[in-house]
Amino acid sequence: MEIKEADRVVIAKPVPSRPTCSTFGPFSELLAGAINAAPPSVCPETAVVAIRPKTVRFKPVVNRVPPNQVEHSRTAICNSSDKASKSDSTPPTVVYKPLAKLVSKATVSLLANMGNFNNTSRQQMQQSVEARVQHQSQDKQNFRSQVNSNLNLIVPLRNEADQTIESPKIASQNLEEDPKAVPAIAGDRPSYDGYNWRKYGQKQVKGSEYPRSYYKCTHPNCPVKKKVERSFDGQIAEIVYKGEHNHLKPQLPKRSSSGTQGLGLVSDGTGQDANNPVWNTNLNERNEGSEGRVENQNEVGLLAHSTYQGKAPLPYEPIVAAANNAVGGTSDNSCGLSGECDEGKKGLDGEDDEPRNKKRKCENQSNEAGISEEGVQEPRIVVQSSTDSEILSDGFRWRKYGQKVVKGNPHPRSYYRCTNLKCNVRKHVERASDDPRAFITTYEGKHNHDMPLRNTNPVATESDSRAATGKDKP
DNA sequence: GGAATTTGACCGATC
DNA sequence: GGATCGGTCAAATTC
Repeated sequence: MEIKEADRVVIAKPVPSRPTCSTFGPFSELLAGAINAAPPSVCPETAVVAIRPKTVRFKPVVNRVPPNQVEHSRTAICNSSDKASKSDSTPPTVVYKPLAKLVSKATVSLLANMGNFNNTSRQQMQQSVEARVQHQSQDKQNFRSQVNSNLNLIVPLRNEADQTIESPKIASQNLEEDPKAVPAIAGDRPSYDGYNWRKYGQKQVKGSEYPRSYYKCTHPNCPVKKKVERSFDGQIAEIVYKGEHNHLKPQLPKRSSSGTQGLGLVSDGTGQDANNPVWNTNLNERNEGSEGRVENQNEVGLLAHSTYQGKAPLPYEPIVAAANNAVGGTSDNSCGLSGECDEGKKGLDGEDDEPRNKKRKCENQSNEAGISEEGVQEPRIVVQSSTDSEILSDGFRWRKYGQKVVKGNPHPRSYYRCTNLKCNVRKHVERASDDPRAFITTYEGKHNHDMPLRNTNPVATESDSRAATGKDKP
């Protein structure tokens, strides 16, 4: 299998920017090697030639891999992430989050058993929940674990609250458990936000561990952009959306029948996949009502680890935002408000995406979304400072107003202020330099107001959130 | 040959 | 006013 893996990674090509060492194994190994030790001596050229953080384009070897192999590959990947999560999950420093209280362990277990997540995710989820219970009073914060947990929790919660929304669960389940339902295994996976994205830049930003990729929505005149930070093994570390889509999510192609070779039609860039019946069903059904719902379901339910922070009209915790978006449809969904749905739908047949779909079905491995499914890793909490996003933690509402890398800590520090107008309390949150999994929160000042009322329902609607924040407008 | 991606350079904002 | 940084552009590269 490793041989297959090696083949899959097109490393034998004498392309300068790519490693030519034939001994490279799976990414997980590469990553582990990169982290733990110097490159193996069997590949001296890598020691000489600096390998730039260049995205490797994978060949669509997925198609050539037999299903059982695929399963193996996926397992390997899962294992790698599992390893990571396991190594990462040792006593996770979890922050107390009021939101978490809303979910009982039993609920999590129950929902986990419903197949919403793969085993790894379930374990992570349960571990996180357990950890949360154990560490509720800890000062150190681990947003990643937190978000991971909360994202995982919110979906089921939402499903509980809104029984009409269940496709993410199903989709996720099928995606995870039925290889045949996975259109593009390992590489050819859809962008679960359902939009088409074109990458227009990549940069290593200061304070970020991973290179940040910049994507634009390919829909004409759509201003939406997103930033994706991806870890070296391709797992998404962070996604930040910016702007609102002025169109509906591209409808999945009606040409699913043309899909051959099992994979069939594939996604475009970050690729909504047309071939996945579940995906199709999910999208098509949901598109009828609220696109935002669909999208965010996908974001939260399928991706389960990306954080949606569009031009969120409502300030609240991102996680809650994701859930709320999923329910109420906000952020990047202007359809519900603007009545552009019909018009948008007209353009949803994916016409302009067809070529891309054809082309990119071979290239999706480096794509953000594709990996996202398997890259079930802790997402970084994302707050778009430019959009007045707020987060709610420790019972108060906070608005991020800055981020900076401070001396002595390679990790950026995020600055928040209490959203209460009369309150001057600020805090900053940063990862512990000695333990990146841990977050340290430092408060400045004292709240001169009560803890804001919070919805006990984590899937609160927009109006609920507004009521809670006392803000009607951003 | 066309389209997407890569990546160095440029620009504007901020400090 | 200069330095730094994030975001974007666009030519080169890659498929």
